[in-house]
Amino acid sequence: MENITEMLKGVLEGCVLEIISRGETYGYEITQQLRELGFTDVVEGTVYTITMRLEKNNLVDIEKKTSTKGPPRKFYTLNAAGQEQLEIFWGKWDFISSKMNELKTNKAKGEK
Amino acid sequence: MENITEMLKGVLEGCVLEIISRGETYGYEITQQLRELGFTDVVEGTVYTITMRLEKNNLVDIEKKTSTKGPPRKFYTLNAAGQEQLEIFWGKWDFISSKMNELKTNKAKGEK
DNA sequence: ACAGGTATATAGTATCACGTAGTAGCGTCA
DNA sequence: TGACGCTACTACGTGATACTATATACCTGT
Repeated sequence: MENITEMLKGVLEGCVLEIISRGETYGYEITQQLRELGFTDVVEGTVYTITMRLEKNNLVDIEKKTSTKGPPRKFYTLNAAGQEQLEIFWGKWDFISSKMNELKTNKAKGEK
Repeated sequence: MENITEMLKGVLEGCVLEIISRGETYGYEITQQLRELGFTDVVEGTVYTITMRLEKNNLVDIEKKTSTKGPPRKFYTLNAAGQEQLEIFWGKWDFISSKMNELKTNKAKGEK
């Protein structure tokens, strides 16, 4: 899927929150998981800007651990504020998602 | 629903395309319809930047008509390129929507 | 004359994903 | 040893978009 950049705004951060909420993970791994999900064009730089933002907004706890496969990894876990933010995110998503499907359904029905 | 600005990026233009596709309409009316849909915080200025963009990208045909309720209205209809763009939009939406629901469903199931 | 609803336009701002580049550690294989 | 590839993080600049605020203008009813 190409050129979905604009539509990912606000969504990608929620995805990252969700992924972190499932257990301690780090930037590089998050990127891989997003790609597995289907967002194949997401690059590392994008994910790091998001994780840095999460740090800045104090939504994650951080632990640095060494790795045998390269430089040290920064592991993230959601803190209470992060959990709350994640719930807010899904709330927003459900809202928009339902409105959009409403619009689309009415389209199909040719209504109003 | 507050602060969904970022999540509307890329989506709002699609909504406007969809609304126009249902029949000739103009900026002010599009704003009203978006509000009825549930996007209550959308203001005229936002919609006009979108319609101007649609004009610039030659996705709409324009006809100016007088009104008994105020200044002349600029009526828009989708042309072929606009129709195509609308289909592309729904394609993108379906893609992201399905991925997000996948992510959310796995969350509920507590899976991977 | 004035207020209020209708209607369009635009300059400036903030936010976000992206592109690109740079730094660096480790393993493999020739 | 040296080149390469994978892992891993950081930083800077860019482009697209929705939002804010403001200006302009037309029409109707009082």
